[in-house]
Amino acid sequence: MSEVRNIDTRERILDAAERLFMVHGFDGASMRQITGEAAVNLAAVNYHFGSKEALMQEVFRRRLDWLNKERMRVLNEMEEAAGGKPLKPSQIVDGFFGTLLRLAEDKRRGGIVFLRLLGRTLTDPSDFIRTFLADEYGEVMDRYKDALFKALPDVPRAEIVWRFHFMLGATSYAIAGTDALRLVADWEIEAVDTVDRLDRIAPRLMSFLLGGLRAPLPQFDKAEDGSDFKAA
Amino acid sequence: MSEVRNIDTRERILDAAERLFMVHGFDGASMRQITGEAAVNLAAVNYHFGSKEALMQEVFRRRLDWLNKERMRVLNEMEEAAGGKPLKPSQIVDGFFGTLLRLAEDKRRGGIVFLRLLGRTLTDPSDFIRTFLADEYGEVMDRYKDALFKALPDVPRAEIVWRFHFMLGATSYAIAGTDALRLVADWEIEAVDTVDRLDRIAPRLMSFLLGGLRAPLPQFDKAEDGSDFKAA
DNA sequence: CTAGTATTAAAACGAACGTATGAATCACAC
DNA sequence: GTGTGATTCATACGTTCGTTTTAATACTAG
Repeated sequence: MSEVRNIDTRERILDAAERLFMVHGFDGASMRQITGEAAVNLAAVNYHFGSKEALMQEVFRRRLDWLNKERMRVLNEMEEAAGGKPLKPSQIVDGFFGTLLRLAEDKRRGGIVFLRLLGRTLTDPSDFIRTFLADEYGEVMDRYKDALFKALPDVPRAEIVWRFHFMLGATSYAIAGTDALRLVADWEIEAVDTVDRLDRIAPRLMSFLLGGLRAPLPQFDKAEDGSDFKAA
Repeated sequence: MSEVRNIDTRERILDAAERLFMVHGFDGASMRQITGEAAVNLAAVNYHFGSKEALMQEVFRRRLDWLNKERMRVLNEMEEAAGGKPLKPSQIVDGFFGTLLRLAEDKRRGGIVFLRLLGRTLTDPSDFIRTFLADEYGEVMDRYKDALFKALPDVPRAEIVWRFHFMLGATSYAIAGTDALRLVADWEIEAVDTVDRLDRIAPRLMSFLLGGLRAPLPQFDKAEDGSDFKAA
């Protein structure tokens, strides 16, 4: 069995697909674009991966496998060091989102290209990829969620889950969008499109996320179980 | 000139397009689906709007015209009442994001369907729609940005712009995603898919946004001008 | 009622899509 | 060197896409 050729081909396809899915989305990036950029035959994708959907899944698996293992490793390490005591919210947020953002500088693991693809995909609820991500993410999410529950015992659990969701949104949007960014920026921010863009965002984003996570609870009507409250 | 017929047709097309763009995205929703759901002839879209892209723009213009005027009105009113003094950040955030979220209950103006379409589109940077939104949003953004500058004179302007961006992201994601939501929820949150979903989110989201906006600044290396700082 | 315009309708166009096929080419074991 | 399985290649298939065309119909002004 020839090892060298097909591995090269697979990697080239994955790289091209990653970039083109990031720029044009899943539907918008065609097989002919992808195989063209990868300089392989059109049929190579179906031969090596089976279908376009399977290719997309492999693009994610290649990166998320490492990312989620790293998140697990970091969390385990922190909890071990804490010796049973609750972690600080800032530690947990850094373990989850900081680990993600640090990917931006690690080109060997996809760098900013994969990060932007991930951000974009999280808001684009295509059925097959949503199912795939839920499977891929479920365990890690549960662990970090539990860590937050312990770290913030006074905050209703439902509230924490919502805020996790908001943090995910702010992060997705921030990393997805040089383009959407210009909507609100365009002024004031100089050199947003330089390569080190995310280096400059990351600390600001982390501050924002922590501020949101620790914000005062919304005003409730009855109890604090999150079941009913007054609209602002 | 016949008034009744074409207006009915146009509105039916816009309603169907709004819903289908929300569910499947711009590329994913086909003209045949749209005209089928609207119960009009396939050629009607090109006759009344010119093209699929022009239809998308009209879908947005129909709703954003009112929304942005309302945002302007609210801001003007608040600033008049303040008589030259800076507004409170919570007022500004409510004027911009609260006005948006209150759309969810106003079915006459698109309701949650348009809201979710907007959230989804903001993360999907298709060239023509990004340009269109930038034009449609520019003025309102400038006004609210200036209000925040006055309200937070000690915070570097670049920092405020970034945080505005993060707030947009958290909001887009929150309103776009029953589906992506399940990624982090799935547990704990009961009945997320009920109609009143956004009523329950809105106050929580507003608290989160304000917390993020008022979070401590990230740690800088040199000055506080936002030009250089240490990564977390 | 009639002329003229606005709208709807049915059908077809060319282009692009993801996928499948079968032959050609390659690498390697024997 | 020859045979065998893995990979690459050119090509074509069947669909679906957005748009256009041409004719029929509805409506209004005079």
